[in-house]
Amino acid sequence: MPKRVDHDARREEIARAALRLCVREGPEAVTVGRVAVEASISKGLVQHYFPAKEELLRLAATMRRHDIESAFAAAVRPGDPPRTALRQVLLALVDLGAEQILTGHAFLASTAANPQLHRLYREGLSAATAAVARLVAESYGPAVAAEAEARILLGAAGALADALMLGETDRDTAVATLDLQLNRLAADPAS
Amino acid sequence: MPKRVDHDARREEIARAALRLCVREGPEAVTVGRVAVEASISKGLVQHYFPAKEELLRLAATMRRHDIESAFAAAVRPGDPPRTALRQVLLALVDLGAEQILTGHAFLASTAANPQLHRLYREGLSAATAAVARLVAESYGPAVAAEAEARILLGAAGALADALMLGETDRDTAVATLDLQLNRLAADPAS
DNA sequence: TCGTTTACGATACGATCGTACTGTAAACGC
DNA sequence: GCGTTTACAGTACGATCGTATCGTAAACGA
Repeated sequence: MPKRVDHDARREEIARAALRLCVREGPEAVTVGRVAVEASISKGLVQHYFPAKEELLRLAATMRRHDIESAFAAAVRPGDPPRTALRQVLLALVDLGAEQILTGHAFLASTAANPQLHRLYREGLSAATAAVARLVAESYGPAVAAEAEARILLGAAGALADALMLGETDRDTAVATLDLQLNRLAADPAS
Repeated sequence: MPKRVDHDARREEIARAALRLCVREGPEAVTVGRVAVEASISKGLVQHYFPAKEELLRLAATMRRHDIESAFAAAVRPGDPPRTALRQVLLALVDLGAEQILTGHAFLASTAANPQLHRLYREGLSAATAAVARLVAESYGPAVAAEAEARILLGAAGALADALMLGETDRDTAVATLDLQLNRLAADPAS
């Protein structure tokens, strides 16, 4: 019963298998053959959907970015005041989970050797920074340096996510640390 | 003239070749054969010094950690007051350079699949956090949550280093962002 | 001085890599 | 109904992987 499948959906399934493999067995385990096994299909079928391995990686990286952006979007509810939205977005980053974090680092490690990945990662980071900066500006007014604060917040939240993943911290402590920084911004800017 | 070489130094040379390769051509390019070419020696000689590839990676990761810790140590001068030392250490992180950053991310991406790397990375992060926390405590007194502030500072500095490497920011802006956070701590703690 | 050790090159080997190329069967357009 | 298209499996192939093994030559301990 061929021709009945959703081409794009099938590609995403395969790319997700690659991402799972990257997390569970490390980036160097992501080979066409093992992706096929992980996806429970034949090696030839992987080729059918991805003529070259690089396309697989590209889709996987693109999906990972979309996953993270979706997590951010899902964290805020339409009516939320900006400070709530800001906190929810940063909490979503802290709560991303090992799979998102690890594959993110894996792709980042290849950005110097792969211009396509470089652009994808750079754009994702840029968009996230801009979005958080906008929330910062809405939350604390024009007196604060929105982009600088956004980079600090995103960096702190990312580091907390890493520490959480590595077992260096528990979630309550991570949330408390994040709130420490957020409350400081709320306390009032000196200038 | 064999037997005249410094065994450990030779191992480090080879491991450095592996690190260069990881940065320039991506983590998946780090194979025994290509490391040999990068180090301008024979493939057999790489085996002579590293019976298994995993030992090569382990030494490379260990060296990378030591490199970073050395950069931190070199950033502070014996007589520096704690606030200066703290800033210098964080600046050293911002200025690490693409090679240290990228290989760091590459190793982090493998921590879930490699318990040895996991332990190494975890210990390195733990030591860095503790050291920065100590500087924070010395700088701002016992009223501040030293470890939490250290994680925020390290996360922010690391994110700035990433942004710098990706070309998202320039160094002056990164330093200004770091100082924004440091000055806020200095301004005074509310409690 | 002679056997052991060590540095190094070279080659070989089975496995696996990414990719190319089949074959087959089912759904579609005409 | 029939040819084209598409989903899929299987196989083949040259390259390269990590590792094992051998050869050689020079310094060492005895």
